[in-house]
Amino acid sequence: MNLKELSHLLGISQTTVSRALNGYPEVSEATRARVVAAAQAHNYSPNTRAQGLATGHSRCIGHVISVNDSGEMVNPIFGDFMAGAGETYAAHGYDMMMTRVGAQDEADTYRNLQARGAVDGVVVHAPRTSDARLPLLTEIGLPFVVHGRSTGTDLDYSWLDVNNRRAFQDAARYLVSLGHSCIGLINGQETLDFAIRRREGYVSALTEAGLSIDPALMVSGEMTEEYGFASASAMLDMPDPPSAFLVSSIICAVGVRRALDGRGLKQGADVSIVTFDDCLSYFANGAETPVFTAMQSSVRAAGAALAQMLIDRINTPDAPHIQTLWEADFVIGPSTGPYTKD
Amino acid sequence: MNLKELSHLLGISQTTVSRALNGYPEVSEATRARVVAAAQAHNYSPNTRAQGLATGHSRCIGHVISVNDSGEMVNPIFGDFMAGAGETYAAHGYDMMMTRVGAQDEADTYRNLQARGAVDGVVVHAPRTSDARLPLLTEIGLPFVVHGRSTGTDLDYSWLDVNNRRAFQDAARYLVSLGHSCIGLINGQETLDFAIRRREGYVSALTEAGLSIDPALMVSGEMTEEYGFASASAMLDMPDPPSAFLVSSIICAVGVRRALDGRGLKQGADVSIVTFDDCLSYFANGAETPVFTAMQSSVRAAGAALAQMLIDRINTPDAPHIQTLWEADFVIGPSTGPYTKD
DNA sequence: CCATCATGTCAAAGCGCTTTGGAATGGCGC
DNA sequence: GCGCCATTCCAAAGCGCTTTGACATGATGG
Repeated sequence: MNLKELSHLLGISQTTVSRALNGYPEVSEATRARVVAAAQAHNYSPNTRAQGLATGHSRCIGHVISVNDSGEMVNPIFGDFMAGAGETYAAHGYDMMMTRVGAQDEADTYRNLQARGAVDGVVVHAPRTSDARLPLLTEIGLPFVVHGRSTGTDLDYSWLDVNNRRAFQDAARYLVSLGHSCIGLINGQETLDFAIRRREGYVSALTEAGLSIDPALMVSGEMTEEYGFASASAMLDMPDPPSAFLVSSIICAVGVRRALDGRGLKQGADVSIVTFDDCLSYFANGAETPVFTAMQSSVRAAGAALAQMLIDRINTPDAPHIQTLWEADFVIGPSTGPYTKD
Repeated sequence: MNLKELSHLLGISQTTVSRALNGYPEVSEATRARVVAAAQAHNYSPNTRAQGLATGHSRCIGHVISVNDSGEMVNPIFGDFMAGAGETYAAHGYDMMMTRVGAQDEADTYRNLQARGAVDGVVVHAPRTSDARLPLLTEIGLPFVVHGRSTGTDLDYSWLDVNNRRAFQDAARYLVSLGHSCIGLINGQETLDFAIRRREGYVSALTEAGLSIDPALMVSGEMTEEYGFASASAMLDMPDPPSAFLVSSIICAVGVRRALDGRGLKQGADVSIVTFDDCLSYFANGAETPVFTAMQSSVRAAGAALAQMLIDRINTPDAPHIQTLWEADFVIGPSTGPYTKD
């Protein structure tokens, strides 16, 4: 069923049918009702491609997922982010497109997306320092919003980020206040902007407490469970093992916990763990009571908010850019406790 | 840059440019080379919507993610599945579209997708028994493949599934062979076909060993970490607690492990765990040596294979349907051991 | 009673591409 | 020199929609 058929069926011109369905005021309410009923009855929806051709918009948002250098990792937060964004898109009649790409083809992919007119805008994921995507997208004129931020650019752009520096600073201060002086940092990949900020927060808290910064206690990597396990294991086997860990993801934290278990160490008593928690739906930090002491911020909510920001940008491209900084919630769970070895 | 501009620029007709780029033989190689070079130089890619309008294909695959009844859960395997599928799509020049939908609007969403011509085909995720989507899609003529299977339909359709029944039967047999007679099943939602098959495998292994089936030892639910923890905790607090668990997801298994830890029980020694492992990239079952004894099958590989199946179906709609059954690998890790309480 | 105007409707152009049905061009044999 | 193919190219139609500009219609005011 297409417009022509439907209009023939109703004995009305295509113009009127189109206007009736798109809510234009030039159509009488009686006609509109007839048209809408007929459309529903015959399961008519305007052809997306034809509509897009005519309007010049695709009503589709792109998400380019760059496969990490380290191989074939899928960011665990991805599903929840998309769920949040998807809600917003659905509410505004936008489709959501995903493209997976190797890091070397990143620029081409964005160029292509825009040349083909496949999307009206994109969400930039996992920004790096001085991320090349921001000038690129600005240059080719593809609207975008950034999940996170990119230090080292003087471009004006829209972003939404969690105050990672503050979160890790506060968490480290908390551990210091419990008497810990040897704290391991199990960070995300420090090619990514957020991870750098987290380390800064950690370093600054330790520095202000007069503690020394030991490079051996700071690791950076893909935030898998195995990475958490391996990193924590290595640190715990050092001559002066840390009595606490600051961890970048709850998935890593599970690995850290496994490392403790393997050594008969009790978390909270022998070794403390504070983790960042993205509030993943399938890996909630406990139900009513938290499992880990954590800095938490819902990645799903971030997805929803960023989608809204992007749609707004597309609708009013000349509006000023919006920068949003969310503070993480700090919740205290049983995974932390006072330093006890003295 | 569009076709018209590019052809003017080259002093050639649009037809020839289009044919040159699409590899038609009517164009001399010299002309083709010129055209390709110019297209590259000016970053020309045919407009997706116009191309789609003209050809009648969208070169886009839809993934409809039904939000579970239980609320707002995102299936953790989703990211890895999409990563696998995305690889295949990219290789064939297909885009990948995602739609998130509440269970009640499912049928409308598929109908709409096809009426709008938004996608050339869809992947059906998380099939239920007698899943209504299969007759619906067949009726409206939207090509599809199923990740899993749906019992209770006499339709002929293409699917790829893991032999869940066999995997759980084998796993249960293995536990029985270790001397376990009281085995808890922490299953996925039994509205879903795969979970039913898993239970069947479990039941059949216990039955053939002459063990009784205790409904209190079988639970079904969304496979979160918390669910694994809560379910295992409840069973361990029973008067006759199980000495082993069969778990439907590695994420649940982490929750089960947490329940053991909380009770001072040693996994493998006091209580055994066997889990299904979808080989999630960020939650691998250990690096060289497994963490859990597990039945494993890569959901990412499934995504890649299903994407290929769907593309093939779209290209040759009259080809016979393909049914693929993968066997899970059984790996033995430290999470299982002989029954010791006697 | 005519000019004016709001209202509801329509025909046709155009969005950027593919593809059909010709039409030039040049090489070849006779 | 002529007819005949291959080769190479093109003009124009069509995909299904939106939107412009124009046109009936009936109501209104002078």
